[in-house]
Amino acid sequence: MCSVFELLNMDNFQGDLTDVVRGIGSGHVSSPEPPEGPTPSSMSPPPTSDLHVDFPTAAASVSCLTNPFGDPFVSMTDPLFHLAANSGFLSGAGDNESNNNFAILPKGFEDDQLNSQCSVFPRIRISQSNIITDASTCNSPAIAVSNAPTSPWGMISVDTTNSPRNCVLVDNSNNMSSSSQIHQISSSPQNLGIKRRKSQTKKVVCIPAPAAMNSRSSGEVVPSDLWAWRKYGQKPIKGSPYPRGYYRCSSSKGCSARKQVERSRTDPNMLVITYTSEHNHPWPTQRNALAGSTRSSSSSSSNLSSKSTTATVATTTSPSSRFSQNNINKDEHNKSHLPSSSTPPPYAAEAVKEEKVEERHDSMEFDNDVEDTYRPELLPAFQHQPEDFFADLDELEGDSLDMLLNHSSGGGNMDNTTTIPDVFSDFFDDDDSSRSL
DNA sequence: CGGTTTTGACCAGCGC
DNA sequence: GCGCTGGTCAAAACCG
Repeated sequence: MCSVFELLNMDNFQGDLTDVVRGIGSGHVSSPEPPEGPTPSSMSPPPTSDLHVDFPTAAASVSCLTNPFGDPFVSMTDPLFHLAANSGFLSGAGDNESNNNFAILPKGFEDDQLNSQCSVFPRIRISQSNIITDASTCNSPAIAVSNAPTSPWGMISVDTTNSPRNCVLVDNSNNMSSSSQIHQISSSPQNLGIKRRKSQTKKVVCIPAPAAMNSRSSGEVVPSDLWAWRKYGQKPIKGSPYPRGYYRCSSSKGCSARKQVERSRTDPNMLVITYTSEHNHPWPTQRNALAGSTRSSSSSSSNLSSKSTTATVATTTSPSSRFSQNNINKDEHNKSHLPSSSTPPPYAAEAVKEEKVEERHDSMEFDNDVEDTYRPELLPAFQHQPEDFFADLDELEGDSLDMLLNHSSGGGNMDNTTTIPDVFSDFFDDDDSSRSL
């Protein structure tokens, strides 16, 4: 069976994520540069009607993801990703051999066709060949984007085939049919000038930006994951009205994991999070509540920009669950309080891109080393969801829920028949009655 | 007190 | 070599 992503094989992709996001934000490929300055928070999501990709109808071949690949981020099981998988926002598409990307399938689709195979978990499937990207000649692998009807969030997947890099924009906002429209995102030669430091592995996640949905357009908002991050810098990025925040993992002192958070230039609703290096410590079950949370609540309303960033970070952080070296290993204790394994984190990652960034050189060399491919560890992560994680969901209402509702009802021609409550009903139908939205 | 954010300064890579 | 730009450092301030 042929995956839709097999179609996404275009030549000579050059450009970085900016290009991809630009395509996302505009709803078109190769869209012109957006007007300078922050986009109004009321900016509607890209009209999905303009993007149309139909996923293969025979995704029944999709198998549960079981970490088939080595992954430099193996220790960095991304909660964002987990929710996506578990919630049905993400699911696999394509067969075992040809699919070079993962795709996000509409909820109904996956429920109908995938549940038989993946009753509870991961409906993500990533072929071994897709995630690795040698960015030596291209600042970004090709990316496919989808706006799943069940999710207001655009999805990005990565085309990192050994063939020329291409950015593709894919949307399945309509329904599953046989025709597809794949939007290729233009590459920007100037993006080749982006500085690369040494050799490092990166993983890029594109997620919705709550702030933009809440009229906080002036600052970036960092959706929470369960890692504890400490911001150590912020820089304005040339060509972008939005600054880039620099975070490093504070869960463990020796951890070299870092991430960069920046807002899409063209679609403020989207955040681009770039993970660098990997965590060298266990996946935390409790994060440091001080990771911005202390300031979020007391921040002056006049400074929502930077403060809102921390506020969002804190949304899933329980004030009572300060993460520290001392409680990193509280998993065992917390497990007894854990909701069902299907309980998702509050955010879904639309997409994850991982790229192997080498010293820049012009020859295209691709190392598909297994150890460099992405390997989501979905099940373990879910098993480690702390209970107070869901208590924090209450705090999410402000940003995330608004965001979701806005997305589903207002802008973007989203499938109105699919509501956010529907989406989350899947989350909470399981067995954790203590959760509430 | 120990954690965070903020922010200006500094450093390093790259192109000209 | 110089300038531009991105990434990091570190001091100050803030918070519970």
